[in-house]
Amino acid sequence: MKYITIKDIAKELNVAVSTVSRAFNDKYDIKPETRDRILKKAGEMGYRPNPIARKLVQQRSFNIGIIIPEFENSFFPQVIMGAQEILYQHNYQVLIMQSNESVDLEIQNAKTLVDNMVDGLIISLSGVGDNLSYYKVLTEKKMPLVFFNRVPENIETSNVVFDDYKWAFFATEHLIHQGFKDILFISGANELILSKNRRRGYDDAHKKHRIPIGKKITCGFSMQDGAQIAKNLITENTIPRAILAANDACAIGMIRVFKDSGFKIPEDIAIVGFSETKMAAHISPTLTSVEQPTYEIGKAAAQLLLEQLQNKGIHIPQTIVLNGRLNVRESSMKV
Amino acid sequence: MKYITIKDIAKELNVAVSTVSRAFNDKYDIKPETRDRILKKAGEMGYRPNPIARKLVQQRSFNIGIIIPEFENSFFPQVIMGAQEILYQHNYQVLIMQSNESVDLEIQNAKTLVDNMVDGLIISLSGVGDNLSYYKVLTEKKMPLVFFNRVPENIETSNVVFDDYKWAFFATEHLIHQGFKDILFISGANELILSKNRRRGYDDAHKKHRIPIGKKITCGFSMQDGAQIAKNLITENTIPRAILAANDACAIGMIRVFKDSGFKIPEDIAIVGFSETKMAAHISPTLTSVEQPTYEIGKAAAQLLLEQLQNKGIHIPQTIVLNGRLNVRESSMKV
DNA sequence: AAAATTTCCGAAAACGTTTTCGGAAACGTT
DNA sequence: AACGTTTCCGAAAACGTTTTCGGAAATTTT
Repeated sequence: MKYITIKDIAKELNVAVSTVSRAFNDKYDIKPETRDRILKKAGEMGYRPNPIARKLVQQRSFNIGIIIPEFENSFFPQVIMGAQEILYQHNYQVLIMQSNESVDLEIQNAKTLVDNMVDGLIISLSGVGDNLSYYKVLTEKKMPLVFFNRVPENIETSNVVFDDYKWAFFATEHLIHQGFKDILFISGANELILSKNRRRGYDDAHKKHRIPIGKKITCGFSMQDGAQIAKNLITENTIPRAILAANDACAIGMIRVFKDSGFKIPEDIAIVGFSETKMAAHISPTLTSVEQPTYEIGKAAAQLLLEQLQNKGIHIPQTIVLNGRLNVRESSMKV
Repeated sequence: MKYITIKDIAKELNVAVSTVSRAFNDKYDIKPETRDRILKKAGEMGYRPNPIARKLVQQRSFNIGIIIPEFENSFFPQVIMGAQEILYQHNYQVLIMQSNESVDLEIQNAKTLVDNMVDGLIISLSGVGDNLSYYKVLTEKKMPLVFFNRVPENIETSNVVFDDYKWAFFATEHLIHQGFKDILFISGANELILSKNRRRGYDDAHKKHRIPIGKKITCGFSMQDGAQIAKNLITENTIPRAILAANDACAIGMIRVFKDSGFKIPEDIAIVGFSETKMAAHISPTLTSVEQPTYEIGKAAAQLLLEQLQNKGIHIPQTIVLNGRLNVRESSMKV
């Protein structure tokens, strides 16, 4: 690929490269007339500024990196769309990388993006490990950082989270109201704050209604993970009356296994998902699920990042807690 | 952010920057001993090469751009994972951009990636318009390009496609075998080759079985698009006995509307999806769908791109046609 | 009309690398 | 011991921009 450069234009018009540069950046020491002449010529020649060179000299890129654990569920893509909307408005480009639920790959992704001089990073953790110490280094170096959904503890930076405590509480209470007492709790990875918060919500709902707290199992966020847990439950013959699942994918995986084994949902086992996906309203039975405002999460994260980018010096870490709602459907109804 | 550079290391060790550079690139005119000394020091200082600077001088980036129309359906994410697997093995990083089904945004994305000196581009079209002429320019400039799934006509470059003709034929034939004669065909945007191929497959299946060819409707690839079409059919009272949908999302959107209006699937209306999503096996009724080898599509696209990158000079456009299969489930069964 | 100010632009350095060229030092050959 | 090779490394140019500095030209002020 042969790229047309500022030099080509300069030569063509017999001006200095600095003048051409000025024409594009519209700093105010160029005669409007020459600016137009240059812009016109540049247009004719099909010139496009080289962002690589610009990054090198300006030490900034107008790029924002977004790192997500996976994008097979529509949750993260939707968050990204929200973030993009805001960032595009402020002339930032968005580079997306996915870590495939691997902490190592996540670190690698983060480093790649930093090497490429992104101006800031929006991250959802794939897990908890070495990555945190790297993020600490980054915050010390004043790299603007915003976490969302799966956020770290003990790092002084901005977060966008869902009120997992509250909605786990409500979801559990909903099941209790339906008359179910033996409720199994399926949580995501234990180190994640969101898991801890949901656990508290689950526990507190039991306490409020004076019901002995049920069993808890740790599980991943995929359909396969859910299916595996369901199989285990069946072989161990420890099937609960109701289940609060880690997310919709997990719930759906469980439902399939249960149905295949002849159990009826919700007659034999009631189930509630989390982070409502599009599937929830379409599967059979329709799935009760806690809905998260995905788009808003992305927007909020982008806005927090923009704030950090604007007040370069001082940055007061903020945590935005977003609200959700419980969509009650067939899968959790008393019969 | 303060970055540690090659100069810092050079100063620290009293060597020239070129020597440090050599240590990293392991061109063979450096003494192993000094190389190790430099590498050790660099490690201690936490140095990481700046890819921006490298890109500028080498005029290549070891980055590959992938442009997709959307990523709410898991189809494109899966393709990306396949491509990533291959590209990572060859030390390429992957930059993902999504066009939100907009041709304009797609062009913008492509230009951004080109400006950022990606070494090649893997693209699925959001539509057909000005983008094609830009891609023609790119091929003339020898930018390695591979299209997949939604590919352009009349551009001399490599493609990875699904055998849409064959599988639309089989899907239609399946419906005919079930005894349905009045089969509605829902196609994606008309300009897309895949739509044309599927149309031919649909037509030929009718011809083979001497059945008059049914009605065709053009539709988008989203759940909403499907829902809208279904509503129209109901108000116009032109409901067919069977439907071959543009994709699973579209099919699911239709099914919901039909069910809400009291129709039974498949008793009243049979339906077949396309590009099997994870939902197909979990919705009610389970959805018959043509399964595409998403992961393989990504891998194949990556491999075609690597070939172009390796034989820089000559490039013989190739088209890889991948095979699929029809997963027959409840939604298309005769009762 | 001279002086002071402003407007505009060119030259050159800088960003962090790679790469080419040449030369010093070390080695091998006669 | 003189020469030819090879090994290793430093100096400097290059990539395409932005930015600083200074100065010429144009304009305003006296």
